[in-house]
Amino acid sequence: MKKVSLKDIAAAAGVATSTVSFVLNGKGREMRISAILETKIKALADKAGYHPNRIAVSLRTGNSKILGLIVEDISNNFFATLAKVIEKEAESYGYNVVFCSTENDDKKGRQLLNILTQQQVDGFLVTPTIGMSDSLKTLHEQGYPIVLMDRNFPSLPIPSILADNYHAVAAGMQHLISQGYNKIGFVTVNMDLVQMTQREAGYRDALKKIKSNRPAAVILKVPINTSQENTVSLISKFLDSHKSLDAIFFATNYLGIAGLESIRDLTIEIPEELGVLCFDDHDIFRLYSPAISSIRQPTEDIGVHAVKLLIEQITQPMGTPTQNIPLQFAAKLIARGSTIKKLPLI
Amino acid sequence: MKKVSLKDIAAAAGVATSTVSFVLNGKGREMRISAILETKIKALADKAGYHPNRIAVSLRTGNSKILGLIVEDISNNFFATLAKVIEKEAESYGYNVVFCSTENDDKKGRQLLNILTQQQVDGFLVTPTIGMSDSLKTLHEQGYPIVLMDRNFPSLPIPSILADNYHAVAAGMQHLISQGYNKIGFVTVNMDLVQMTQREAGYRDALKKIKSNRPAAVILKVPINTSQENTVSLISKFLDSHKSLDAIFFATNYLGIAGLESIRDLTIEIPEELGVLCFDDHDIFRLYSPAISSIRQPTEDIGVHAVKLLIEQITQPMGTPTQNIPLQFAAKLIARGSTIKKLPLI
DNA sequence: CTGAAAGCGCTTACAG
DNA sequence: CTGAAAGCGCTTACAG
Repeated sequence: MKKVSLKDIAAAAGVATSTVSFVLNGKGREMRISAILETKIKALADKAGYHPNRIAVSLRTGNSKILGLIVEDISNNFFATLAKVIEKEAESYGYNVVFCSTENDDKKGRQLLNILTQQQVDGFLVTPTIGMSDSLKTLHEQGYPIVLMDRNFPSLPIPSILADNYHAVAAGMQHLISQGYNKIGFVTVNMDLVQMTQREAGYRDALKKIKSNRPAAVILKVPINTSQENTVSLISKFLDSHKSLDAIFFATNYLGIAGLESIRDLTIEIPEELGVLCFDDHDIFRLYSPAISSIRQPTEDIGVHAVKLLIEQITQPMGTPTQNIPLQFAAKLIARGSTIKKLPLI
Repeated sequence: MKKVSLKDIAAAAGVATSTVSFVLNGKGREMRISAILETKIKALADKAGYHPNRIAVSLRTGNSKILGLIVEDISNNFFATLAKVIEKEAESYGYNVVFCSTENDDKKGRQLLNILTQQQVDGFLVTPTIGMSDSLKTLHEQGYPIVLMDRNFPSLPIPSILADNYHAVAAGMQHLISQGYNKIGFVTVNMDLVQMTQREAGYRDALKKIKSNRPAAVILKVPINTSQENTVSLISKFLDSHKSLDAIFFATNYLGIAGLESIRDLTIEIPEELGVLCFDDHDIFRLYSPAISSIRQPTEDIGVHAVKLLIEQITQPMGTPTQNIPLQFAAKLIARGSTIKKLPLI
């Protein structure tokens, strides 16, 4: 556990610690350290297996080279994949990432911001809960670099990266309609954040575009943090009381997964009796029989650009103002068996 | 970004920083600071929103209160769930967790150990790759607290926590046999680590217990890090050339998921033509038609005890020897439709 | 070309 | 009861 320090190397080389520090940080040239000394010091450091103590470097320089990533739920496929992209991208900039999950709990979200602040992260990547708005505002005003992902606060000047939820849902609706579905229900979560409101708007506006026989919007809003079990039963009740629906659009993948259980329990046939489309792809959908059509989020784009934007903020001179011009990336419709209506067998 | 420091509080209170430090660390009593001063200091700290700089504390005390968690792949359900359990458990001891994934890459695994060491984590929780053995040995000899999970190195005296893979597979085989399946194939991954060898041994020994007409072991070993696509085609080929099999046991969930694709491609009927059982449960299995029987890992047990064991090592006096007596927890068989053989329709 | 010294924000023996 | 001082391991202006 005894670690080699700068001092040890300096002692071994018979020079001051500053000289070693310059050489090892590639400032030998700049400081006009002799080439011979350079080689000697580097060899010594190598042999001793020297690695700078990041904690000491952080304390001295004020940069921890750590990014704080706060997602809703790291065990959810979308966020796990996003985290993976971000980790890899951050690494390419020389940054490490600390993850944590809010579990959609405002209080926990605020705590995490505090904890990460105390750990002196250099910036935050966050999929916020509603209740984190004030804390994020304060941190942002204090000059902390922040990038929001998957959702944003229109009133805060914090940069954000989103899927183009509105147009993705619109395209999904278009697809359903082109397949002959007409009475389309929408199951969403009762969360007042932009990604969900955009999806709902995409649904409502798509309905409005139907010229003749325009159907009414039929929406179920499942309360946030409802258990899997209760979600299934809410959806079952909804389907049961809206028997006229011929297709259903789930606004998130966990709603879709719960919905598939409901549909199976009610022994409704997909896609003949009910077309099924779900926002946010999932392995399950590819494997289900029939395979479930979905809208795949641009996870890679979101992650890559979130890191890019954050690093830009970090390296910019303090106090450079940021704006909230949400960067939007197109999501992709994956049409599968669940929305290919077979011809009636008459 | 200007943070409140101890010094600021001390100045405001008109006392030395040491006094503030004592009070805020709950050592006021011990140091016999007057109750009046205590209250005053606490109030001031509160009002100023003071939080100690963890970096400075780490540097001074040598404890970062951070645990390094290295898993195979954070976007895989089993590891993500494990990470969640560990995060929560660590928090209860006052520790934070830094995650990363090896992606089954020896080199990356070793790099991660290095990076985390430089970040001065207080200990490691690791699901190691084979190639991390030497690095872990060295770290352990240097006195770093380490706990291995899901696999271990029998020759290293590092504590480990495992599912009882052997008996879990044996129980699964028992279940298949009791359902009338007899010619059972085994699909595993070509990885020379204990969790996989135990599963294979469980399979082989279960076959040996069959008294009459004992079938031979029929095993496919998919090379590690084979792409999803190629895994599917390997399994298809395997099933195709072993048409006499009446059941198949997948040794991991990603193999099972690939296997379901193969089985669907080959239009083999589950459970009539082929019984299917998979190690490591997954949402997909519950939702599949028919639902797929599986063996659920004791994720909660593994996570909770891994943290407990690690914290014990951290708080024990340096140099207390550790042993590798693997802690094993029972996995649970979840019998579903894929292994309930229907009666022949004669 | 190179070294001595200050200081990042804490904690903790030590002194009074 | 409380304060002055050292020191964790670095980096960097400053001096020579």
